[in-house]
Amino acid sequence: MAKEKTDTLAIRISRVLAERIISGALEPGARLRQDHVAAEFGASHVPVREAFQRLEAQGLAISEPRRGVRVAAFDLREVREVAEMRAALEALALRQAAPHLTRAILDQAEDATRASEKARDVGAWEEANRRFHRLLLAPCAMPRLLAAIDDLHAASARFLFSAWRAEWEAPTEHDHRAILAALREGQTEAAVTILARHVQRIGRRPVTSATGTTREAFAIVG
Amino acid sequence: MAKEKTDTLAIRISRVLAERIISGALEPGARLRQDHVAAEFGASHVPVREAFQRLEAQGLAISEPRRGVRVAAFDLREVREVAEMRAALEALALRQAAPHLTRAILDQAEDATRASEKARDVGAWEEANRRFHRLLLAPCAMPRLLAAIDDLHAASARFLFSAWRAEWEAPTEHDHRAILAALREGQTEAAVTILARHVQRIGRRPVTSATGTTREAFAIVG
DNA sequence: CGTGATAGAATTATCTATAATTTGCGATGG
DNA sequence: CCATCGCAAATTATAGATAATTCTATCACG
Repeated sequence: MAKEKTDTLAIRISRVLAERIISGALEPGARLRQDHVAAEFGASHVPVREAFQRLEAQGLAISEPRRGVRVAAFDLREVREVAEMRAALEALALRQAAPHLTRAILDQAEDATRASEKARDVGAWEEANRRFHRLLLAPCAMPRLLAAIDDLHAASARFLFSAWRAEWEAPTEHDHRAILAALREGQTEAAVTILARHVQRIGRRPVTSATGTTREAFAIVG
Repeated sequence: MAKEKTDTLAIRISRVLAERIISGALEPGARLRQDHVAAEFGASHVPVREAFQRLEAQGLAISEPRRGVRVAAFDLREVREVAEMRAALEALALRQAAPHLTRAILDQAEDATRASEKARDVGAWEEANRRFHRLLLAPCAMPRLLAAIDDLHAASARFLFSAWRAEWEAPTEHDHRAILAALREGQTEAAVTILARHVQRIGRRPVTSATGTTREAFAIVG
């Protein structure tokens, strides 16, 4: 997470901008002007351009040739598209990873679940949730697949932050526990099915918090 | 397909380099040196750097932070990873596209199938095969998903060209016809299943041509 | 008087040219 | 024979020049 000295300037800039887009500090449709960003970072505009390209590859920005680059707009349809893609790819990853899951990994995943239930803000929850998914999927040893899933997680996080910027109450993670239980019993396909449905719920249906208040028509799942 | 005037220089360079990587003219692991490429195109190295980044986003090249960029190595494991990802994502796309498929589209897809069976070289076959898949999947109207599938197709094509550079004989497309038949009868799930298996076969098992000679241990499917 | 088009100016993206680090390799000395 | 220093090549960053687009203001025409 720390900005390593070995990273190129473009990479560091793109990370900062990505955070801003995900957190909502930069709103959808906002123009990213290279000179301004360059001035802010005390850099030249060439590394800024490369940072923009990285954002575009992640799907966080879109650039029209010679007309500049804007923060990618994302509506409910986009959210659902990302959810469906995550469901398809995470199911594949879990299926491949399952044979390599050890007891230790499952225990760590359980820790992550507990952490996400204790999270007091969206950022903490997102991090714990991400850790859970990554722990279970990483052993598939398919780097391209994992990279694609990471980008989709970023897009999902963006949606999360837009829905709950201030008030936040952690949900109880039934699905996570069910997935872990199935994996512990060696029922891979059951776990895969739960995971797929779990992820697909993003942006699908309303959810009521523990206090009984109904939130926006979005689901808090990851 | 023509180089449009509106495209940026970096985009045009990346297209040319992508073709070379896919066709095998640039071998896996080969170093891409920005000065040399810049000299070849009579350009400076900044647009070349941006072209490299695009290639990296497509998975055709990998760059190590201050050590240059190389053509992505791809072994059989990588090919299978791409095949699995394509199967998962194309299945999703077809499922979403099915309700919007018209008679006209299916007819065009059948034309594409015939064209691929008549193809006299790998390039022609690849193009026809790509057209078939794109026709059936595009109506899902999920731009991010389609872009991801396109990149995976490029990686697949790369593998195809590496296996059959010179001699080539078009296979008969049983799977394509079975998919079309199922779709015409409204049996979406059956079509999805065939498509998924069809794509997964890439890099999986040997194939014998019409002349009876056994090719390398790869399958010609797409 | 209002609407539309056009020319010019300002802004912005793109490209070139040049300078500054950094890596890798080779030679030299211990 | 190994380690360290130094040189060469390549990547990364900066600054300046070029080209394209957008905005604005003026003028013609209805």
